[in-house]
Amino acid sequence: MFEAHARDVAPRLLGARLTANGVTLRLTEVEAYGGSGEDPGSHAFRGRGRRNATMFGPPGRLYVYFTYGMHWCANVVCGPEGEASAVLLRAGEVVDGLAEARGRRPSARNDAELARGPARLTRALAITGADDGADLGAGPIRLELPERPAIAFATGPRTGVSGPGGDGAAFPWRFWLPGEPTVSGYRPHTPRRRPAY
DNA sequence: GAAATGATCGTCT
DNA sequence: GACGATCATTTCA
Repeated sequence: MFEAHARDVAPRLLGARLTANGVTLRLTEVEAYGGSGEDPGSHAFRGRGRRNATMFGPPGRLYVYFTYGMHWCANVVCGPEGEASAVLLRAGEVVDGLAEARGRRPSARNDAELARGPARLTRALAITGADDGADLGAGPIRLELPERPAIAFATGPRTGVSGPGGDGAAFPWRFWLPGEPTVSGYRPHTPRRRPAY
């Protein structure tokens, strides 16, 4: 299953159940990233480094990285070992462990916001860098595929990917379940800060 | 409402 | 030394 390229695996993850630390999520939005040299927006584009080593390992593992000085994001490693494509888990609906998730996300105004957005998702599930490389088939963090793949899903440009030739529209590899209140939706990339004169 | 901004640090240049 | 696969909060209309 995870031997395929991330772009093919991603739509099949929609509706899957991800369980970690007492909370279970139904995935509603994911995003695919290509392998080394293939996709400028991918961490793997410039080859293997310290951070992305897990991407180059066997598929079916969790790749967790730290960003913006405070957030964790979780991916499922795909492709044959060495290809390093991966699927970013962007959003999901909490279907079990609601109380736990609410406790971890006090700022959420409603349950749909508990795991809407990649960093919120990891927070709701209490996933951190310590979980990088975890095997999703066995162990405390589990991913159960839907009995039947989602029939109706939407595709679009990726969010948050910027740079010359690396804009999100170059690879329309974002997949989501239409009509789900837990989908984070498209948000234009806002520059960190305009240089002061 | 929308938009700007601070938080905060590992990784790569 | 810059900046990011982001979020929460504040500011402005």
